[in-house]
Amino acid sequence: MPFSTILMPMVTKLQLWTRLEDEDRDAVLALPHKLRSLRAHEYIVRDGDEPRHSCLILGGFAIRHKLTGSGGRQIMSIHMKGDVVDLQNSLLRSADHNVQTLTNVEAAFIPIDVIEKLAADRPTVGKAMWNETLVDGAIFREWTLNVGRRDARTRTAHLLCEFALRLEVVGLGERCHYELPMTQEQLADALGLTSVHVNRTLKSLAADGLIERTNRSVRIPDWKKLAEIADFDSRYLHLDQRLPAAT
Amino acid sequence: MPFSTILMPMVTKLQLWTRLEDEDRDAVLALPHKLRSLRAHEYIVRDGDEPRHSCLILGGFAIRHKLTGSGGRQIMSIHMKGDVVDLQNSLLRSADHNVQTLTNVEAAFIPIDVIEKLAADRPTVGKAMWNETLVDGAIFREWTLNVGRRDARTRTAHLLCEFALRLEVVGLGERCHYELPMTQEQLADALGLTSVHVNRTLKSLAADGLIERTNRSVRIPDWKKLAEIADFDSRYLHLDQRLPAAT
DNA sequence: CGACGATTTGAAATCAGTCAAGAGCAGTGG
DNA sequence: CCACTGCTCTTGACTGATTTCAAATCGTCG
Repeated sequence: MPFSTILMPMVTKLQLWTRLEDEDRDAVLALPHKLRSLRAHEYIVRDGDEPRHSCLILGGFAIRHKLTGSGGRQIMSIHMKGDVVDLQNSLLRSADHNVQTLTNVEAAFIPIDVIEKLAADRPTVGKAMWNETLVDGAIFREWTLNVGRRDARTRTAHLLCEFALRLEVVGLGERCHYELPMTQEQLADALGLTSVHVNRTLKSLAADGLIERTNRSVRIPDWKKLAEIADFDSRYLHLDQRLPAAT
Repeated sequence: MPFSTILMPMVTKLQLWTRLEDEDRDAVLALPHKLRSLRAHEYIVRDGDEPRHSCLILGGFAIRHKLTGSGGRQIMSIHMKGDVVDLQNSLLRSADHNVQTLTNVEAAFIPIDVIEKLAADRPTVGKAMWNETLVDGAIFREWTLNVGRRDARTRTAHLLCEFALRLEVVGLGERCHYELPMTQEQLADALGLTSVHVNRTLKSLAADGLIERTNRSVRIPDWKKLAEIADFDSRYLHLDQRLPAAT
């Protein structure tokens, strides 16, 4: 293998949606990049920036969020190992949202023009990256539905289900037992609720035996039951047959 | 000009974000397609379908929406002349949301494999289409923020501002005077509110002189004032310098 | 031990939803 | 030309989910 495999998480992620030839894979692995360690709560991109690099997460968690004029924060998505987290901002030239670390993060920064050239030279890779941004879009849509039309209980349960599957896919947890990477206040900002209400809602889910939690760890005793009250249907994650019976 | 110009609205839209060479433009215009007239409220794609065609809107309005298990509906976006409205669904193979006409619609249906081939053969066009889906994503994010973190009044005003600019860009209205293509119930589903509350909110905006309305027509006497109380910043539409001082 | 952030809890306030009914308006058919 | 039908819009009174405000407890890390 002629190249470093540091960027392998990106290849793995791309291969979730598109089969890559060896040369395509090698071309991705050969992308020039700078490695950086970021501490928790650092901004990667700020709304209004004109980023020249895209940021591939190798370890840790990051979020994308926007702020209202009155200071309200809405978290739009969570990102983890293998996600290229500001492809959207950098391809559109001008960032329309913030990207911020949640935990300490190991990341590779790749110049955006190199990514654009790769997409043009290797249509298969371009298609795979396009697909990744489309799946991001699908997740945004589900979040909009979640925030707009589900009550606090359903909404919270739904988020817990999404985490379960997404962590499972990248091997950072099991579907029925994982570590929540967020505080209740951050959950609130992802759910469009207040942290107080998130707290009460989590307690109510626990009281009904739908989840068990100690600290940040979540255990789901009966996946099907939780998925049902969460109104959760994993199709929007577009994981296809990659997961056993996800509901 | 060797080709029909029926697909010109698509070229115009793509050129909002990317400059196209003549050959690229001609390649788009030469796309094989079937024209269809759709009546109001017809489904173009249903959640769960596996569409083989993408649908370019030539006239009229369409929406994308998702339903909760309990029947709640969230409208995710509105589409008009020049929008390729189910690129997302068709490229991902399996539709994760519904696409439905709002009014009578004239549309061109283009086979998805032809679109994929075009994107691969002509990277510039591929990039332009990718960009279009990225801007869609940017609009989803803003809607999530809108629904999750803004109160009913701000939220409603924000939507009115977005419509104003988007209709202006495609030449279907003026920024300060346009025809709303939706009923109040549909507005409610876009805003995550009830139609009763939308009604009261519109009345309250009108009472404060921020909008004037007769039937579906909206007039905005003072754009800056409305944009301000709407917490509206048009950057997320990524229209760049294409609009005079949009705020 | 002390400090700081995160979680938990209670009580009061409020924004938006629900239910229900009437008014306006356009299209249809007699 | 008019009554009828079916939407959409409007309005009022009441309800309720979620927020707000405030304070106590917990946990972890230096």
